[in-house]
Amino acid sequence: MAQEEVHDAGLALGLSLGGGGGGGGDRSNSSRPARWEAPSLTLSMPDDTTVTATASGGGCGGHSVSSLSVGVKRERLEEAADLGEMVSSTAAAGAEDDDDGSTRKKLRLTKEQSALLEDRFKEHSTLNPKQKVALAKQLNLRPRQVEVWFQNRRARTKLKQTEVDCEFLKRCCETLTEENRRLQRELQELRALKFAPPPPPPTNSSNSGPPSSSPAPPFYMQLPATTLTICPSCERATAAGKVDPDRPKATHHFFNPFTHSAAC
DNA sequence: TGTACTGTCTCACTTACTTCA
DNA sequence: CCTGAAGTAAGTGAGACAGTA
Repeated sequence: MAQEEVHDAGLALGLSLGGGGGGGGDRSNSSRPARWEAPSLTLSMPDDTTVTATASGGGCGGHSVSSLSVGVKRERLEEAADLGEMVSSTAAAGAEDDDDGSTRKKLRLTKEQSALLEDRFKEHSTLNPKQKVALAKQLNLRPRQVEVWFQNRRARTKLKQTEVDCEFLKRCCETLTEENRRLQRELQELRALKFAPPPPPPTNSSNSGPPSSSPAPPFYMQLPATTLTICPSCERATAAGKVDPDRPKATHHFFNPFTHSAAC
């Protein structure tokens, strides 16, 4: 097909116009390809021919200015650009240039192109200029298109990852909420226990054994109520609860690993 | 050496087009 | 056929960085 020449023509345009225009080799200024020459644009073709488009107005040189005006330039030059760009679209492969320059034709990459791009993306999520040009050549696309594809692909990857992270955080939140509920219930039970009338004195000394040995009731239920204090780091959350003022906090701090783990 | 300028690259956001249910 | 949603190529503006005068 004659598509390749058209692609390459488009390539030069991409180099000269893209905000990230890309592709121009290394970052040095030594080998800059096609450039904007106000008020007319010269597109360098690979075969040393040029396409010149006249743009009325414009005439800005700097990058910062170009950010603002490139869009306008683009619009004005799209007709010239369409010379190459539009025909490269598979959708428009057989079509003539659109009479209305304002409509944006859209390329659909072939399965083979997408597959190769995916493969390369798996290897590296970014491309250096050389790789970009080589890949573009291989795919019969413009470097700008390869660049855009990688850009969009990175964005999609990031979006997916964000969704995954979001799901994970949601589950964490649910887990913590559930644990919080459980701990609130536990706290209520403990408070109820603390303010309940004191039980009769034990008649059997065996009750004072190590609390953790018996599965029911829970071991902390067997601790004297006065030892059940609030973890300092939790104090804020349970400020309504009254800490026994008679006891020094630090010495008899009741540490429940469960409450301390997540709730803190 | 410090500074302004410029070009390039990448990202986030948006637009426009295509495909499909 | 029409329509809305989803997917995606491409446009746009801004920030970061490097090279240069």
